[in-house]
Amino acid sequence: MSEKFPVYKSFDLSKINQDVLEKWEAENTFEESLKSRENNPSFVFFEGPPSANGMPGIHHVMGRTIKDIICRYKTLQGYKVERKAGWDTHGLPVELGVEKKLEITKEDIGKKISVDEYNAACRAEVMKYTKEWTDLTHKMGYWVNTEDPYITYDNKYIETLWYLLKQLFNKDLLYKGYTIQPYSPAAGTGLSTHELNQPGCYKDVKDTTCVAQFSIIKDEKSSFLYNEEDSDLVFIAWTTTPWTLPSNTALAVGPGISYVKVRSFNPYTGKPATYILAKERLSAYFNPKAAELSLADYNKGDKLIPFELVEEFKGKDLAGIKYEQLLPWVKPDGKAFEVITGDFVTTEDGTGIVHIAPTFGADDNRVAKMADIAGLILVDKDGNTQPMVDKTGRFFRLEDLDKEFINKFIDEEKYSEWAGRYVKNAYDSEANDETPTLDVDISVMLKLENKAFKVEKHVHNYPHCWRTDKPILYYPLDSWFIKTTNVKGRMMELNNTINWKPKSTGEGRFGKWLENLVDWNLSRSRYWGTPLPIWASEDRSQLKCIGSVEELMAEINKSVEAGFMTENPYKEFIVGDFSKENYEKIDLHRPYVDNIVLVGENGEKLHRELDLIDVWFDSGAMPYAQAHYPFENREDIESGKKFPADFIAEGVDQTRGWFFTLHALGTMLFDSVAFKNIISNGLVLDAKGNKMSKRLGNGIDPFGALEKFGSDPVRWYMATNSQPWDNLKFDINGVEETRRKFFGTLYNTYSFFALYANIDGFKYAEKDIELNDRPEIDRWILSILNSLVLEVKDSFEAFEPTRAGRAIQNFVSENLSNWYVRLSRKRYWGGEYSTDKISAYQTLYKCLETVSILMSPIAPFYSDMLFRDLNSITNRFDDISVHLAKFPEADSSLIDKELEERMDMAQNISSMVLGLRRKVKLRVRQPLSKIMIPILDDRTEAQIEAVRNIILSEINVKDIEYITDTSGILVKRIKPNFKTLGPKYGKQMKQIAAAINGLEQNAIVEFEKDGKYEISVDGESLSIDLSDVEIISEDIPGWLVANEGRLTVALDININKELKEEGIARELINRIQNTRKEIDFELTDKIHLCIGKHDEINEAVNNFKDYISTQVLAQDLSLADDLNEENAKQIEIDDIVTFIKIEKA
RNA sequence: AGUCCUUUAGCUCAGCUGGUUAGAGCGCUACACUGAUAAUGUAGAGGUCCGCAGUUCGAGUCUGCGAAGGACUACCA
Repeated sequence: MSEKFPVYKSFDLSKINQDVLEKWEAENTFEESLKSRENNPSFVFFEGPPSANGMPGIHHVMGRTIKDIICRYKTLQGYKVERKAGWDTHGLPVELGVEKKLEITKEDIGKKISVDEYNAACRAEVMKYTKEWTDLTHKMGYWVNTEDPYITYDNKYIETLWYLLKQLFNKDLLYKGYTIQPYSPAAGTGLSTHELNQPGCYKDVKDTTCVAQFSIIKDEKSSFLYNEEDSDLVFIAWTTTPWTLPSNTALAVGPGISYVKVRSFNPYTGKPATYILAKERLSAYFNPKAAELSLADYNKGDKLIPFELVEEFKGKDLAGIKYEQLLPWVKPDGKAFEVITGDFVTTEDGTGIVHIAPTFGADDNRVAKMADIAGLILVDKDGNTQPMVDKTGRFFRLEDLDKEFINKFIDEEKYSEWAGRYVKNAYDSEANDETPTLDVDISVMLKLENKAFKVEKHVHNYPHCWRTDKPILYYPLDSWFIKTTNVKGRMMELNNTINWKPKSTGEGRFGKWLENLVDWNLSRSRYWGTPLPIWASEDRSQLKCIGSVEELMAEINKSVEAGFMTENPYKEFIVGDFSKENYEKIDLHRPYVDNIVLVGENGEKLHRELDLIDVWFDSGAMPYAQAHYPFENREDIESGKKFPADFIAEGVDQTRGWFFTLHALGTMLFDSVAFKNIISNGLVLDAKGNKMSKRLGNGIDPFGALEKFGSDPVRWYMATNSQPWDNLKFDINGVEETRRKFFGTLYNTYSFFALYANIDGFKYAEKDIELNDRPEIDRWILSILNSLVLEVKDSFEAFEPTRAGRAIQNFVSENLSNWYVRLSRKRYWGGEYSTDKISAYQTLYKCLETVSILMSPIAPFYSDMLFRDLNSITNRFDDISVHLAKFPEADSSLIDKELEERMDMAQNISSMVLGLRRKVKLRVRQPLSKIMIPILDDRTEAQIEAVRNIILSEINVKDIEYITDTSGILVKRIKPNFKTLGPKYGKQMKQIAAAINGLEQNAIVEFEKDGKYEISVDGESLSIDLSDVEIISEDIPGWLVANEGRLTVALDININKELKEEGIARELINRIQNTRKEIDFELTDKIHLCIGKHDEINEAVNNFKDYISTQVLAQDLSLADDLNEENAKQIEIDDIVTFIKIEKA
């Protein structure tokens, strides 16, 4: 092993990244970090499964950085932190990818391609980018076990899901219902509410909307509406989906809403009509400017259409009135075309009369059922009842319908023109931008038939399928639900015990979502997913839910006995053998499970419900399924060793996704939270604050960024630039800045240390120098360092890595590099290997060592190299990697707040004096005799006195003089202390402040002497004491003065002969050092020095001969007059020109 | 339409429980330093703290009403 601290020619974090990775691999560092904590308490972490059928993006680096930081920190704290990777493998994205690749549609499955082949294709497709993901994981230093990941399509995984589903089934939390649901014709499946809650699903779309006229039928019920002057009497109702108008079977009004009858004209046909609509909506449809016009003066085409208000009714008076079917294509089977009342009707938009199509709206369906109104139902050729739109999103074609039904209910002439039309062009693969939409065509037809009152484009927010990006339909479907509403209260209670970062996501976004919880729609009518393990008899009187392969085997055997199945397809499977091989003998996917027929209690055949389950169930069940619970690891889950999680983290977009399903299943199955602490991180935006998207091409390639900078700066930038939950505006320049500002500075500090430590052979072999024997500045940085350890620990404990990173960064660049090292430089070079020098080395070493551990969760690569480089020489740690080390304990006895405060003062004073020097153009190399500081109390003087030497050497001044006299030399300034005065005097503050500010010099002096002062405000005399004001000495007339806050400093700028000479000596040293360096002398090379004679410097050289010699390591120094360009180097000091000659001794 | 978040210097962000001169880094300009040197330091310019109203002696900070951007929710005709 080398004897010297390694120093590098260039500082290349990308290279370091690779080198450290190789070390980790060779040394199995990750495994070691677990093994070394084997018997320690565990910190449970759940990894949310990404889907490997898409490339990872820069935002994944963000999320994983946060996870990794916390897990690494907890490891440092001694916890065993197991991290099992996972893959989300089922579901729509995969299927759609396969369909695109094979150029098939859902309809082709089972025809052009077998389900078996199709699933095989899915299985291959889903792991498409596994390599890239693993590569990214590896390169960014995200420690997670990718060797043995959980995979949701795995039979063992599915078996746990079945077990859990059976638990829910037994608890009566699983039911089947026929409801109107979001349905994606493009994807061919219903969607759950949390799928609609994926980001970007709701989009603004411009649709053609239509206000249709429904002609009222005059009968007993409606007669009260009529009087002789009325023309055609119609209801008007608005819809944003005109294609649902043929399915209209009712109109809804608000029972308490006021409606009016208005005589006017149809704007398109000019025909007179009498309209009924909500009173509040009148002005939206009838221009108030036309109110004064007479009906008689109206001509067709007039811009302003006159109208006349006739009567007013309540909504409930209108209930039961009948109207003519708007589009009599299909006759409904049952009561229809009646006005009903609905509490959901508002007058916010539309006409206050709502068009009801029970087959295409959830509300519609509900109120229609209550009022016993039929929906518009067709019967297909298989004899099933259907809504007017088929599953591909078009009006049913006649050939797909039942012949008898057509004869009985359909007006073939009218309907045939529309049959087969897609209700949205998005579903029609042959449609283009020119293709007229069904909405438009229907609206135009209604216009021509005098049935449309207003047709216009309208922008509204409409949900889209999260994968196909096409609009969804609300569509009647038969689905299995989980009764999450049953446990709503408990979920809310448990949620209150979760530590959310940020809090508002938990309380607001998630909490509010729970308040409005609806049942979880579990069904998906697809092929690639976890099959629902429920078998039902034909009449559905018998249901059997299977909870394990063992159980399924037993049931199959019964079925074989009963003769329903010829043989058991899973007969190779050995019950109780949990080996991988055994589970690979079977496949629990479709179509295999579909072929299984079971036996009911009364010997009837049971067939599997064809549905798959929502993939979010897969991921929400991962805490249990990854452990193959309860078949294996039962104890670990139930004892709390592997459940619930102490910590999870994902994007805030998972609030209603993974976070919800985890929480729901935890609550329902174990009456427990699934996670105790959670960070939900925000989005990663581009530098301008726009969302990154493929379309805009503004995405950042994570591989490129990691390759170029190494992952440390990327991770550090992400962690420190903004809080995880705020959106991050990712600016690659920021990464570069982080590299330079933080890592560059840290490396510089290390290499400074290494440079001198190597010269002196420092190996931390000596015992620690006693604190009392260390100089002020060492004690100061140690105090700050220990404060830092506390702060970093608190921040990590609070799941706030941003705070931790910022604190470390500030310490390194401000305290350590800019102040400690800069001021201590001289202690390292030259001179004896004294106690002071050892103290300097030990102190700096300790800082670097501690920082390497503190920063390691965020920047795992460079920190490890720094740690190893340091430790390789000193062997202070047995651990070969920083990631195996223990988090440092803060030593509070080293924290000295007074010391920190006075160092602060030293910095202020120095900076003020340097400012003054600049003002009068006196360079720092020119020594000055003294500064003067007015002192208000003894404590301040003692504080400054303690850092006296630091100040003096920093500003190159010989002495500090304290001025305490009150004789009037000092000009004082007095300021009111609002904090103490405010509460005492309240409203009188303004006048008091004015009075105090107005005090004369002598009054201030008097005040200071007496300790109190009487001022009069509003004729009232008030006594103010010293604590109510702040007095500072602001100026010393005749001196060069600066002040900042309470500190005032004066600088004596008189230069006597000796100072002048010393200044010259310093200038000479500077030139000589520069020259030494120019000619590449080693730091330790001794020299012979010769300086050209010059009247202005001769005396200085002679008087400061020793000083100069020591500084530049000259063995001898002489003045000569035979130096010239030929044999020496010309130098200039202001306007003095002379020569120096340097030779190696 | 509702809920939540954000809004402070050209840019990225601090600013604790209200206290009177609002900070840092980057960038820009100028200067200094020069054995940490492909570093470093110091200073300057640059702010109606999104707007309005209120509470208060005092508001970047608290309250209300708005605005802009973002996320999320909704059965919305």
